[in-house]
Amino acid sequence: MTNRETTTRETLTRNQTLVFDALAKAAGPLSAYTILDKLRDDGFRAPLQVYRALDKLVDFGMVHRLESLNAFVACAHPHCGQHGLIAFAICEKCGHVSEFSNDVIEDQVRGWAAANGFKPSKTTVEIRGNCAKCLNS
Amino acid sequence: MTNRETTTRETLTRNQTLVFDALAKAAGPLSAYTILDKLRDDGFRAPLQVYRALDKLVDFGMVHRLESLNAFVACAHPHCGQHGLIAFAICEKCGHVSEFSNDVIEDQVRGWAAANGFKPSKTTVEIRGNCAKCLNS
DNA sequence: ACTGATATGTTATTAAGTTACATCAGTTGC
DNA sequence: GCAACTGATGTAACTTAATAACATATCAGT
Repeated sequence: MTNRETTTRETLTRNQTLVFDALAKAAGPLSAYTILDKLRDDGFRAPLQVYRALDKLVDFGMVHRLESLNAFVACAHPHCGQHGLIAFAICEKCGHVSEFSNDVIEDQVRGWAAANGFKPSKTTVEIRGNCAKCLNS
Repeated sequence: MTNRETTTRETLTRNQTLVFDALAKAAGPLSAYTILDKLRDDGFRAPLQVYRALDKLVDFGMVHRLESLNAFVACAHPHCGQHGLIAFAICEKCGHVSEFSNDVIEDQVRGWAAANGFKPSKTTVEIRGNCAKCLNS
């Protein structure tokens, strides 16, 4: 239903590693340009270096793209294998992103698709709002 | 759960009408810049004219923004009053967008939010894939 | 060493969205 | 009528996001 791993991941290239590490150690999602800035010292000069690495990482399922933010996060799941549809809850105050998967939503999407002859390739579910921590402060 | 109408709509301004009509008569979603081009003859010169109108129209619930496309569509529902969460199925071949609402998904989102102390303000559900028509051709 | 596939580097360009500032039109209060 | 306020508009400049085009490098397999 959601994105499948189309490429076999063996080893990350240098650039992919740098981009992934930048995302992994960040508190929240980063835009491609923010990543670029963080990696200037590692020799990154142009957006394309970041976008190319991101494309692969998303393909591998190690990174998710947040459509409503034009930004990217490292996948929260340690070994990031197969999971179904993933939903994101994005705090508009602190920027924190919670990732969860939900089979019921996935079934509903599949159901609508089946009923309408639609063949889904990727499903985006993003909830914008305020997280518990920010609401209590 | 999803976006609420925060502004009371009475009459559309000239620019809002122009932008809405452009969207309403389009077959699929349009980007802000595409709208701008269509409205050059009506005196539009700058992106901001489009964005300002779009902001209001989205506020009124007459237009939806497709996050995964950076584009906008006129709402499919005639009187576009209250509906709950709206999902979009977007054909990547022909660009056609189907809009549907789904209470089960809305409940799931609400449920997760309640369990996690998250207060949602807007929920995005976008399914990318291929529509029935395109699959049979 | 030669070939093909993948990864990289670099420049320039297109697309998307915002900031800042000036103006204009309608309304409300006096 | 006129000041004061509010919302809509126009315009230029700018930032941010993403891609196109082209050159080069790296490496596996033969």
